[in-house]
Amino acid sequence: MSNKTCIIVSGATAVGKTAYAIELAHRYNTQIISADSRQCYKELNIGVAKPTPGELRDTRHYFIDSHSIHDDVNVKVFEQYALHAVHTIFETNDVAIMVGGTGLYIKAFCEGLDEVPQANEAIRTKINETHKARGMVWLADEIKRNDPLYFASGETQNPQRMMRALEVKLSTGKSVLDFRLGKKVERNFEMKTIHLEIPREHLYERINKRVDDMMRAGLLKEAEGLFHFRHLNALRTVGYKELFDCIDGKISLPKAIDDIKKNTRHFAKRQITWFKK
RNA sequence: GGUGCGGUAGCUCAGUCGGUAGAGCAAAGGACUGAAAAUCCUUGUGUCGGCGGUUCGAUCCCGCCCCACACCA
Repeated sequence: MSNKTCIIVSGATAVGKTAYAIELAHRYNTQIISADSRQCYKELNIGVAKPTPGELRDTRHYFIDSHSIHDDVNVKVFEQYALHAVHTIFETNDVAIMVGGTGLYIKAFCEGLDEVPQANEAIRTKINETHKARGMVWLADEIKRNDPLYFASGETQNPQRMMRALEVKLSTGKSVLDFRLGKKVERNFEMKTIHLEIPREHLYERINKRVDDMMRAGLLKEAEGLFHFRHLNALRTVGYKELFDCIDGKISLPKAIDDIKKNTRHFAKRQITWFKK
């Protein structure tokens, strides 16, 4: 099966990955796997810059509209889904296309993830709730007490990572660090990467314009319809969270739009940093 | 035209009882293994509006000028 190849198209948001990938898919007469942590949700449309319905009809896309905002989607879920998808594509094609801006997802697809036992759901919930109630001081103390190794070497300011470390430790009795072997999995197909880049200034212009286009296309209305679900992780998404603040009366609409542009810029910058590696 | 209040980092402003200045935001750089469009870390030299004066020394005090805003004519 080593004659099979997955072409991976990466790049920051708004560089033009979607159009490029579709063109590639046409050239190879094949299908696309999206590597985007937000486009997989069927309830999210305008704000996540999905391919158009026409494009989706024209070229089969995996991991777009494949999940609900109520599902628990994460890297592991993506890795398994994407692996299954490439092999499905390889049944009828020699080439598959992957396109996306979620660096961690692409990495997991290419190199695999270290095996970590499933964390206990009750423990996870309890950690989240206690952190919410008692804050960072409590979290830091817990980490220090339960996993001094992580406390010494890891991030001591990052609640998300600390909670993850704590849930693994309390669920398995072992430190997350013990599971992080960092060994790369060999896939049974070839991979080629195409990284798309444009000058920063140009990218920022495209972002600003795209946000204005999204607003014109009715993003506010879409956000209003999702307002009830704003606590879900899937809705902690640039383009929605700012509008929720506006609907909540916390900020004005012009401010929300500026925030969306700014946060999209920040997001793009983080992607650029990631892909530099 | 008169009076008042301002002019300090890209923006909003703080401050120096006279010893050449610092916050937030923006911006830049970085990290990243089951929340990743998430989460977190690092980075602040700028004719302190201009020209003079006083002073060992002025961004700070004084004078004049320029600009912005407010009010009065």
